Amino acid sequence: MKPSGDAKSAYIAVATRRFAMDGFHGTSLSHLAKDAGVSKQALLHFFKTKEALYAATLTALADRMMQDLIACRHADPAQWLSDYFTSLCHNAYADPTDMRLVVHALLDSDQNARKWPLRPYLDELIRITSDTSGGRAAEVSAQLAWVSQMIGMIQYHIISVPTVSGMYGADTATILQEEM
Amino acid sequence: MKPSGDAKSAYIAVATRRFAMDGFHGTSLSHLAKDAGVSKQALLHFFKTKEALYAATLTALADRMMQDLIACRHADPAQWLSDYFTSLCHNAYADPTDMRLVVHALLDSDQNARKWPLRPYLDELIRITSDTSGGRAAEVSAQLAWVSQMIGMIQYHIISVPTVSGMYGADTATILQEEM
DNA sequence: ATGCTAACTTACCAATCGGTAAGTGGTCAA
DNA sequence: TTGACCACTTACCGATTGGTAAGTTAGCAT
Repeated sequence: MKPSGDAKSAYIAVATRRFAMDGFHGTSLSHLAKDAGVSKQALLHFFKTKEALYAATLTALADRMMQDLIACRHADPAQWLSDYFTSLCHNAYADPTDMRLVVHALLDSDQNARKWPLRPYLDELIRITSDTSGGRAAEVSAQLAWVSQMIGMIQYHIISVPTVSGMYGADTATILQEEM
Repeated sequence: MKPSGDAKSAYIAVATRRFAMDGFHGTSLSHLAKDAGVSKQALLHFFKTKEALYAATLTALADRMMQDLIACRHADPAQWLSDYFTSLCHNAYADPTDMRLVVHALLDSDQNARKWPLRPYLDELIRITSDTSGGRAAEVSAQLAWVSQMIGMIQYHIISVPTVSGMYGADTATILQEEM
């Protein structure tokens, strides 16, 4: 039997890149199929609808981010956070795909019932953050605010790099990077 | 003669809302026409293509933001900036349309030649910022970085409100607002 | 050999896409 | 009155959309 999981995750990888670039509505099954070098029905064989493929893409993204987070595990929670955000910045600059995908997903999250797959990742980040504040029982919302702003800073910066580079020159954009 | 400018700007207003909600690819001329209560060819009469309508929408957005900025004019540049960002936050919460439109536009800005209409607005913000640093000749890129992060913080926060509300409850989201 | 299943393919579908062509009705200057 | 012009409509177009139906091909257990 052919290794089914391989093909499936290969399709998800292709979809991740496309969805991150063009968003859900800007991506068609035909394009995805062409990117993957198969017919679009090959995709529909594994994912019943385009929405399902998109959902799988977001789930894979969430897994990836959670893995990166626990890969930076450190006894000192403050160090853990510091290491993680440093690594996140670095990765985001090397490949903005995931950050773009998150922002696209945020914008697409209309009132629909699609649950947010990054919830566990966010929860874990909040838990670590709350550990840094020692014994103080700070409110969860304050930590959520902090975490959300850190991630937001990075993600917003990444998605604005092409525009800013086009306006002020590529060198300016790289300077923005250092200030992180 | 019927007031042509009125209809045109009414169409832009409709398009602004739709493009902000669903993005360029997620919005169709038919939907826009239905929202405006006319046939889609009424739109194509004023804007030759969907792209042109989108461009007009972004131009109108840029004008609006520039107007809001100069409306907060103050002798003290620091106070000016403070007033403006406070007002921007307030407006963004009352109506997230414009902030969503900006983020969508950022994501859509693939390598294409569509010039970024918010450039004068950004330049003006940078100019004011540089005035706050007294005689010091800080580099433009440093001010760009600061300005871009302030705007980014607000915009990212706005677009994540629906998701965060859905996850942690609407009350948590409003708490995030106060920390601004 | 046979049958089953997984991983595809070609062929096709109605619906919708952005956009063109050719009017229609009203307002205006002459 | 006429005729030009403007805002807008109906009718239509080929291309593409997401998705269905019906095979086809390969590997594997029996």
